[in-house]
Amino acid sequence: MARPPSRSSTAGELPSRARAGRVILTLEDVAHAAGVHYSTVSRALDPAKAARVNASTRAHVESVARRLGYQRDMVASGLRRGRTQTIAVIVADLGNPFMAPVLRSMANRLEESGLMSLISETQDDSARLHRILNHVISRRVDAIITTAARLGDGSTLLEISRQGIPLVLAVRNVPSTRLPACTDDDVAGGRLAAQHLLSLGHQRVAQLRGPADVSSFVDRAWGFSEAITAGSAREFEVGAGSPTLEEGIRLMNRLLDTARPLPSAIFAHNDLMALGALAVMRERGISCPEQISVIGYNDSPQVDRVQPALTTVRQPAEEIGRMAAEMTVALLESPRHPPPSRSLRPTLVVRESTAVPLH
Amino acid sequence: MARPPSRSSTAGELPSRARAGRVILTLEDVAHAAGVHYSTVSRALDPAKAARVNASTRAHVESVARRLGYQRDMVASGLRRGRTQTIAVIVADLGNPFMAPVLRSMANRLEESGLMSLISETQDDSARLHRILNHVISRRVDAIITTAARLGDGSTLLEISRQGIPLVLAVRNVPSTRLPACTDDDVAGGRLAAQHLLSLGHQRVAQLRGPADVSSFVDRAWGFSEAITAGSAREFEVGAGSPTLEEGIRLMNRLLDTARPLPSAIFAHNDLMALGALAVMRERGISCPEQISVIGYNDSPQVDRVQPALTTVRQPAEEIGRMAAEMTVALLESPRHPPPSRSLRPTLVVRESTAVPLH
DNA sequence: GAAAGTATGGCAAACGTTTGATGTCCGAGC
DNA sequence: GCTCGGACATCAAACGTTTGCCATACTTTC
Repeated sequence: MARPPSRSSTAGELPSRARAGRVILTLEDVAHAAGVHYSTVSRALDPAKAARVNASTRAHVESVARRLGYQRDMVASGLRRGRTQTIAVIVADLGNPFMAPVLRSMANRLEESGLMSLISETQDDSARLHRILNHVISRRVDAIITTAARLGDGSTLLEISRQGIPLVLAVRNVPSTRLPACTDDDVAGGRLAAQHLLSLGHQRVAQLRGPADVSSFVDRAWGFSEAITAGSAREFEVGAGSPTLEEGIRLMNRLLDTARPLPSAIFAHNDLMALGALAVMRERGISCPEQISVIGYNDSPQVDRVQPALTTVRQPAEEIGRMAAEMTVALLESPRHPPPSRSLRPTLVVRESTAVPLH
Repeated sequence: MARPPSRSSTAGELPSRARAGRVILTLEDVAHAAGVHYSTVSRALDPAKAARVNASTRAHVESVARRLGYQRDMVASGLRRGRTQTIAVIVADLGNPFMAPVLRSMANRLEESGLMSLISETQDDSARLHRILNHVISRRVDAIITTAARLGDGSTLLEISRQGIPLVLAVRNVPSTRLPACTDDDVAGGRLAAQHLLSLGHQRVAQLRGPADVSSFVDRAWGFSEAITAGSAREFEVGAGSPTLEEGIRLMNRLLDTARPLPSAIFAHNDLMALGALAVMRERGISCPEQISVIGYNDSPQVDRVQPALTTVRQPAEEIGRMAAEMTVALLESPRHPPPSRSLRPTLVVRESTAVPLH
């Protein structure tokens, strides 16, 4: 299997090139060692092009490459191909335990297609979202998945999509954009929560609402209110806030300070807010579920560990993540035919924080 | 401010080029619109090189670039410069709530230096770690920060470092490598936990240990055992497991099944394991802290919300993240002088899950 | 007013890959 | 014996930046 030595155009004596202090092997080095032209190496190492090179040459090149420890430079490859094999994943809050399973299943699915995820966090700040979008676009990511979209971000997102960058929404939708989205059916989720409370006999309820410019919370509020009205119970208004523990505390305090008579049940728009409400109640000596029932949303990891264990609406987190990744892959394969949006069914998880009202 | 039109070498009629279905503006396009050479545009837009171009030209170019919406292609820039402005951040478990503040402060600090973080998760699996390392290296990240290092990964990490890729350890150290690391002082942390239990009067204790090949857990175990022995209390052995809720449950069950008499206090190597222990105790009708005290580690978000609120050792999460980022930046600036490792002081946070033993 | 700087902008060669176009070699078919 | 076609390998031109080196033109200095 002796091969004629190649005379590569500018090859020096050194087997490789040092750059920015680090040793970098190039196709040229492998080609030199294997005695073939570097374009042959490129083809031999690319599964899609492997047919264009003789099987024995290919085996030889592969073994040489492995021996030398060659690794293709994805930056150069990205420049040439116009594809970086990277998907930007933009989330609102990394501290929200609900995101972990979403991100994990998403990353796993993307990895199956040879894609890597570039995760960043907006901290639910639109300015930050803008910065991040510019950043990842200038990094030429192949697509963007965001779980941080607010309704007000519609025009920004549409413009990006119009630039030809595949964009998929997950968890939070922005219906006006008609972008492919994979979410939980939040209207149904709100309704589930309401029906559970109604069936227990609650007549006075309130919501701790998430931001009014995020689809999930709007939908939850809508589904809930609608069902509550249909059940002819009374709903107290207490306003909206960020979906964080702190805001849950603030809203719950305000509710307890202003609503008379007190509602007998609370629907918190996510588990963090529900935990905030529970903390306030404990502090004020109000018992849950005896005096006030609390129901959360997301079934985040560990909310079954708190006292009382939280009744909550479960979103299929893994499925949302996997599905969003799936849709992204589909969009990359045929950009002309965006996959249809999916909205997955939530389920009710009854634990200890909801019960029949006292009176 | 009229400028002579440039005759760019190969400029077509089109103001820009479409690629992979997306419109991409290049330096050439901006140069054409501004009537200068594209190398001038490059310099005008690079703050470091801006001195080499006339102030008015620069202003003009900048305004044209802004008007056109030009964004530098970081892929091409990365190829040419050999720097991608990207730092790989490798964590073991995204679901560990402790990581969120670490990652956030790290990302914020990196952003200050114009760097972006590429986050991935090993799920505490060494094979996966290898895959991820190869991935990010072939993406030519400028440096790697990992919080997922196991003691057995030493040689892999050293080899990467020897390839000239700046590598910083955070949270978990691998002392044999002498790589720059930013961790919590886990020996001190273990000691704090032990001394707290001793001071309450506990004489029979046990640890729910994390993996024996992770520095943090080895150190915690060591600091704890040493102090316990010095206090001449008795320690039960129950083995080690992954630092997850599930393993906490498994170990706690085993402990309760085998240890006689039962220990009066448990030191769980992280909060998730502590939560697992609490769950087992609730299930078995063992009260905390009355019958058994439990102390955790990390002071993860929300462990003050569980019942009973968890006594724990607090690691300065934000500081670890920020400091690790800081060290990385320093390492990038002067690769010859790696910054010294730092180990930050943990503090004890006493809540409700520890108390004086019954007898 | 010539020589010697000093700004400023243009030129062109990289960076490492991918890939269409172009060989070259060989066997088969007439 | 010549052509044709197939199988491989090589050539060379991109991809969009950055940047050392020149070529101007404009200032300054004696």
